[in-house]
Amino acid sequence: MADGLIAFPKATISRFPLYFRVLTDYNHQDIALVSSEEMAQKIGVTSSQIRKDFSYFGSLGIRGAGYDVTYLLDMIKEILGMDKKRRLAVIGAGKLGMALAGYSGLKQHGLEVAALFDTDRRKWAQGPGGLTVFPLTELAEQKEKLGMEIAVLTVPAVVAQTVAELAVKSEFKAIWNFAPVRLKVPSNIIVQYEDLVVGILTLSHHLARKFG
Amino acid sequence: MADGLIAFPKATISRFPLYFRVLTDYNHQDIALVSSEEMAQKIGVTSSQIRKDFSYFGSLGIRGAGYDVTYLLDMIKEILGMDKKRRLAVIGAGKLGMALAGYSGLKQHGLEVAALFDTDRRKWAQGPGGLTVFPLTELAEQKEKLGMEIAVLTVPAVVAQTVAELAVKSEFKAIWNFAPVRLKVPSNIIVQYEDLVVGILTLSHHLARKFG
DNA sequence: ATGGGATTGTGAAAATAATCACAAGGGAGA
DNA sequence: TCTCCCTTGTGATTATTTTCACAATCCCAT
Repeated sequence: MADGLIAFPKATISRFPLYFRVLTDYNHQDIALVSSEEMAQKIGVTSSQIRKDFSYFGSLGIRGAGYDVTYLLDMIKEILGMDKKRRLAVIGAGKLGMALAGYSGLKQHGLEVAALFDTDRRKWAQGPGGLTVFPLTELAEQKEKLGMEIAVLTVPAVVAQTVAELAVKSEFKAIWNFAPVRLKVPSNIIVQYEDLVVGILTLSHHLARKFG
Repeated sequence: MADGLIAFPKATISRFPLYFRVLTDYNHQDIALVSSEEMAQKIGVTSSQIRKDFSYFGSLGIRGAGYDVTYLLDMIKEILGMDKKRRLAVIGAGKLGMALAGYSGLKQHGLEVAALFDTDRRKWAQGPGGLTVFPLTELAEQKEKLGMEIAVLTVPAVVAQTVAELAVKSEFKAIWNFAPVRLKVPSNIIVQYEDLVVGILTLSHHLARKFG
């Protein structure tokens, strides 16, 4: 159970960020114990699903009482790799890239945008908050200097593949890709796709079916 | 099969935006026919999954040949409700709200940000591209005037619920929620959650498991 | 026309995920 | 300590999703 090499259901992993968030809330409110049912209400899932999810990682709760907020939070931080800070390189200093760079939600989760990169020389500058936009050619160099591990792709779709290859060559271990393109990269590179259009089109579909 | 009231697998619906995109590509390249296998390669799913997905909507393909790009595209547009243009109200004119307002990917899919709203009077102004930031108090009024249907919530988490209630009162039919909060709204309101942190934390988890 | 090669469409099987239901504890008060 | 109540943890069940495998059938070259 405390193995560390077994694979957990993907669906379970995708819910842990939600658990993290709600537990952080309880922590701020100085609530020490919380039941699966209470969390379930707040997150919008079933309580048995929460218990099942946690059970993959051992017996984290206290029967009859609930879960110790602090303990569970530490556990989830470890599961999500949040015990270690990660630094991000945002490639593409457009509106989305800038928005991400200034997004406080990242820092709250131990993720820090350390620098931005762009090919457009008009964007090269020291931004507000000490954040710098570097020429894309300096990617590898700055990666070492600033200790970045994750490349965030906020570039146009047409150049995404090329930029991804540059990131791989620069020895980034993971890519968070906002470009609506499937990337061809070596299998040891972790790629997470983020596609805003999928969400809104799903909504549009429901809207069309419901109201026409 | 051509019923129109049966429910399709959620997982299927979530892939249609991908199909739409790849087909748009083929269309631009003036490719008339495409096989499920070829699409599969490009999208990163299996060809049988594509065929199964399409089969819920009837026999859209041509055996031995593939799928007619134009025909399939029209079909998908209808399925996704893209045959009708939708107008969005972005509530919260922060960085993310601004980035979304200027995001060309939306317009390409028949979705248009018609106006922004904010409580901060310093943001009230005619923005570039003729886009205006209105006081949030004018939400209901401008909704009617501009014919907006979808409220996009790019506000801080603490006020998300309040703003959602305002949107419901203003008779928005759907909410695209970027705030990391579960909204309590009447069940006839369609809510689509978009949570950027889930993606990056999932990535962080994989990173932690793979490299420590 | 006819046959060969290709690709769809789809039941059936397998894999994955969610839900159920309840025994196993644990806490708290008498 | 004992008892009652509460909530966890988890096998079993059900639902959903993906994959498999191949018959159906359409295109095209001859």
